[in-house]
Amino acid sequence: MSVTISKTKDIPTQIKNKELVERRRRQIVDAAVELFMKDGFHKTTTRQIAQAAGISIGLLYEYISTKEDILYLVCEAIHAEMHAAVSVALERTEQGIHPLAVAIREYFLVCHRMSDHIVLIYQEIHSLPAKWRKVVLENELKVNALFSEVLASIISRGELPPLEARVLTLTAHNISVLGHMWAFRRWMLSASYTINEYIDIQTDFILSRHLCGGRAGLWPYVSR
Amino acid sequence: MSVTISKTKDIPTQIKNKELVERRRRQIVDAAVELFMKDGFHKTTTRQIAQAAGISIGLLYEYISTKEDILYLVCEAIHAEMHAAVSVALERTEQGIHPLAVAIREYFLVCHRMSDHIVLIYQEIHSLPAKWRKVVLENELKVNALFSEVLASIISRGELPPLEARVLTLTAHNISVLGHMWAFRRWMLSASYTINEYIDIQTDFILSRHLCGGRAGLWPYVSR
DNA sequence: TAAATATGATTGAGCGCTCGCTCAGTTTTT
DNA sequence: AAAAACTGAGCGAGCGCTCAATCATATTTA
Repeated sequence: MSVTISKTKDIPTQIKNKELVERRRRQIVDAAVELFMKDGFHKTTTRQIAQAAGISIGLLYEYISTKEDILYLVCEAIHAEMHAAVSVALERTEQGIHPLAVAIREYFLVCHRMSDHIVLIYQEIHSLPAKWRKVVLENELKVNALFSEVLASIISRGELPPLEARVLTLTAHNISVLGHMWAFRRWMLSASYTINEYIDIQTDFILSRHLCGGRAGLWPYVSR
Repeated sequence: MSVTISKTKDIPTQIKNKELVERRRRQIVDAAVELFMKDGFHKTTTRQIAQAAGISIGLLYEYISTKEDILYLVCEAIHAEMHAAVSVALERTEQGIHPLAVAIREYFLVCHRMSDHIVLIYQEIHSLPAKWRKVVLENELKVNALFSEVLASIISRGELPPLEARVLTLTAHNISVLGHMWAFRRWMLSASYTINEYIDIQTDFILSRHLCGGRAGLWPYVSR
């Protein structure tokens, strides 16, 4: 799966031609994504990346300055693609019988398509320098925010009962993570469920929380 | 947090004395867990591990034969501790107002205590040789199975309405992963929620699925 | 009982190799 | 002919792992 780079990056380069930087970095990122998914960040050598990108190691280091730079570019590119895909997907929430069900379906399908990329980020984020790790994690939150907005919008249209803000936020996290779960447990889940079955069951799981009037009325369940 | 080794391992050693192997390997694993959590597997050197364990590198290699062996021992130890803790925790499901709520609470508290270990496994499992990765992933499934059993038992006692087998299995996965979510999003979630608040909201989320009579009756939500 | 011997545990200097990165030099573009 | 883009041989640091030597303790011998 090819991956797009969002903006001119804060990573320095020796090359003057901006478009060239854009093009070469896309080559580098596309090559690196494949290799990282196959062997992981640490087992992949810069020489391999350069070769797969079709340039020399010397030239590679004109476009980045450390190997970690490449990982950062990769994470950014993946998040850009995730964010774009989810944004597009969530615009369709007007169709269908229940808008939240549509949102979940579209989002889960994005997770399905990009599952290798999602797993890659889970696995390699700790190899990033702390400064960039923070940036990548905050990007993750932006995808989450998309969900919070959709939830809020659905509620404001009266199609879901109101929720406390913190319950709403956590619901967004849950949807987000249950999507990721398909990615990193796919090797096991896909033996028992197709992606559509998975979506159906999980949609039921998430929606019933809201469609039967909030709390089940047994609160608190446990005395502490 | 100290970690226990379950059984005599299938990893070869040059040392004859069995108890010594057990003791030394515990030293090695304890040291490695700390270092791996701090710096990750690849950035940690075998020399560091030996030093932290209080032995020489030479001796280290009398007890294991590759660096990956150490990671395998670490993963096994963590899973043994998780499995033990969850088993103990799930035995208390007779108390409380709703047994599933108790199970969720106890399990989430285990995830809370062991969150660094859980994150470690998510991050480093791909550094294991394929053969052992499979073993570790299957151990993960065993924890899941504990949950399926508890669910089935609660249902058989009539305290939850019956579920299709595959819905039940997926519910076990969901509980399991929502526990993990606290571990790998703790840096962010703990700013808004205490572990108890998290447990309360998530319990509500999970239980309402079952306490309002299964499907919300709007099926299917989307026409395909 | 003391010395001699054998066995297992332990040490750490160092080998061999890999990999990130550089830079002197070449080719291409303007 | 100057600037920009590009090449790849090679440097040097670091790492996993080994092995000859040493130490500790049990066992045998005199």
